Amino acid sequence: MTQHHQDNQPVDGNQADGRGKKPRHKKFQNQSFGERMAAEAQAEAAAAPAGEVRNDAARGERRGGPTQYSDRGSRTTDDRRDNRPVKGYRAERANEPRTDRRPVNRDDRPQYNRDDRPQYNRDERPQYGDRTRTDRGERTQYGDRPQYNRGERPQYNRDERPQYNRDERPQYNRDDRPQYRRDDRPQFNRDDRPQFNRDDRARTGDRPRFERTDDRARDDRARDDRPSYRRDDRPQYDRSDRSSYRRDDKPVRERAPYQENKRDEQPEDLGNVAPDNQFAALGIAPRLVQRMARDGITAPFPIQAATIPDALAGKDVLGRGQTGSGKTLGFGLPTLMRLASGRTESRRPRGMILVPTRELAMQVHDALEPLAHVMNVSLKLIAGGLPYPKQIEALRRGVDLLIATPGRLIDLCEQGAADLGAVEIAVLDEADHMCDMGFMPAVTTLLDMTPPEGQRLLFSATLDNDVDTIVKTYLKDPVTHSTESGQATVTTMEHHLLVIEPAHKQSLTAELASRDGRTIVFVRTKLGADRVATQLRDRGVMAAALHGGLTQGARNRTLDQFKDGSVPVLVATDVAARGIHVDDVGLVVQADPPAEHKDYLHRAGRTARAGGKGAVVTLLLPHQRRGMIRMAESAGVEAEPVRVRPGDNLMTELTGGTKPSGYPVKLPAPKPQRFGKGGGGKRYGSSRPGRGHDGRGSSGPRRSSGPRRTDSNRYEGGKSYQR
DNA sequence: AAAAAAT
Repeated sequence: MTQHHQDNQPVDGNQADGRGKKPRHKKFQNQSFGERMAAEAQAEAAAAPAGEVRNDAARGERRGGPTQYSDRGSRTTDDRRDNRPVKGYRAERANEPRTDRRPVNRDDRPQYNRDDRPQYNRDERPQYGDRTRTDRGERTQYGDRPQYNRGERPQYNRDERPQYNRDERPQYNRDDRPQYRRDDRPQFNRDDRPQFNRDDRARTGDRPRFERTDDRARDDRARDDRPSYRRDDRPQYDRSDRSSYRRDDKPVRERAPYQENKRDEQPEDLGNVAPDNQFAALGIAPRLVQRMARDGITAPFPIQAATIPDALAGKDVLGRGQTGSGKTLGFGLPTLMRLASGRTESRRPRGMILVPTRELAMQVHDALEPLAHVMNVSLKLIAGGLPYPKQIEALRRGVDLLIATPGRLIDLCEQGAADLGAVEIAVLDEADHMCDMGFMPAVTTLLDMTPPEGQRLLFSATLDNDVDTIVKTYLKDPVTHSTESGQATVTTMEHHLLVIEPAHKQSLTAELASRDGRTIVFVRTKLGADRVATQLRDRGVMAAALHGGLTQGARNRTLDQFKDGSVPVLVATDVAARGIHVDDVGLVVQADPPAEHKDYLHRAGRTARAGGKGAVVTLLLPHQRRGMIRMAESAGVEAEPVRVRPGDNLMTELTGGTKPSGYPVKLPAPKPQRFGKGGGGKRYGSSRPGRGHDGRGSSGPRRSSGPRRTDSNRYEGGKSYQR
């Protein structure tokens, strides 16, 4: 304690090691010497009626005790303080008979000498003062310090440290960021800012093409997530103070209530929509039809044609369709139609779309957003890895439709930020995945929170055992629609099962991935994704890893780079197996065979989308051959395992003859960092604060090169035998 | 068995 306080004192020159008492004495004397002297003089006059004269000789005589005691006593007091009167306890004792004083002295003085001084030096000032061994002058001195220590220094600590933190951190950030920018800006200014602008526009155009022609007013867009996300997020992130947005009295952006928009005043002019538009025939609102027609969506996919009428009729629908078959619109349009009328209360959304991964949530959100807009339906992406504030605020403002991953939505419900009691229509996308063991509890939890009489739509590429449980529990008289699995996908998709030698796995993977066009390489584990991506880059193939162990910012960035073509090869775990839609993925390489036939179908579904062509190549180690054959049968895939070595004709055929350069490549530089974080430029948010120091980890170009070179031999060696 | 999903 004592030492601690000492350390916090202002240091003056004499106190080099902080231990010496002299500076402290000096300090006290400097501060209060005059006062203390005056006070003592007064006290002396008042409290020393006897007016005893004190000097050594007189005291010795008066006490008359044996020198060993009396002298010690007097030494500790009067020798230091010449001619001070003895008062209080000592004064009484001074007048007592000598015999009375002796036992006291025998007990106390040795204790004083042995114990007190050391104790005083360390921590024991209160005891020292309590015993009142000393005379008044010494007591006041020592009494002062504890008081000072107790009262002043704690206060000093409380006040100072917060102040220190507030001042210091901004200073740190200010110092740090300029340094960071100084290094990076020259690089970014030349290369990345132009790239960034181009990329950004390309991206926004990419996902929802319609946004460009969106009829939403500019200022509406300005009020949209992107700018305000950045403005809001950074302060909140820095403060790490959630109370600010939890508070209800926090000013909300001015915005008319959603339901008061002039929904009925919008022109019903269908513009260039053909009179025989099939969506209109299905009962889709003219505004939606028009909006989709603007994007060239005029003919419903089979799954849409099958499910939309029933869904519009309010029935529970069980939809089965291959990924890429248009399920999103299949449930999205009826959902929007339903939510277009009615009123949403604060925190009580009326629609909920559950999806298994964040990427999928973003994708669905982007696909539905322009359509929701023309219907004046508000929607909000509720997913992990994104900042809470905007999600909570949107809920409080009242949002019609949530597109959510289960974890975050449950979290928000537990916080009281969301109440699913008003959900009229609940959608489960990728239901078979949502019914996996790990997801099941979350899904049932959420569905349990919705009113049982609400409409439920369940969409999935595969409908099997697990889904049944959900269907039986939560769907009433569901209408099942299966678009035939045998449609477009199979005819435009080739399947190859390559039996390879373990030592060739790495080079064959690189050979396959070095082809022109986008390629997804699936691996079994996160670590494997990092490792294979690194190996591919080492061999000259621009590849990036995507898996759930990356920060959300890294995930977004990697996906963006894959979409914009700067990274043509994505090495992914099964996080990307389902639902992720990227155009023109011409080849899916399964560097590790899937665990089960469903996974095979999902992975394969990443290619040959929307009627395009695609190939699925599965690399099999000899011992994986039999299992894969069984799996292919279950999946309805007709393919014979073929032994392949590097350079074989089949390889050339699959890759178009391109070979990896053999020269290591580096990932493209991250997008320019806005406000120093995340960097993705994706509107949803950029990071999940969980994996180490985010700023550092997600900004460097070595970002996804995860596993170390030393691991690379394991990929080709025996380590590949996983089953 | 892995991965995903909340901090």
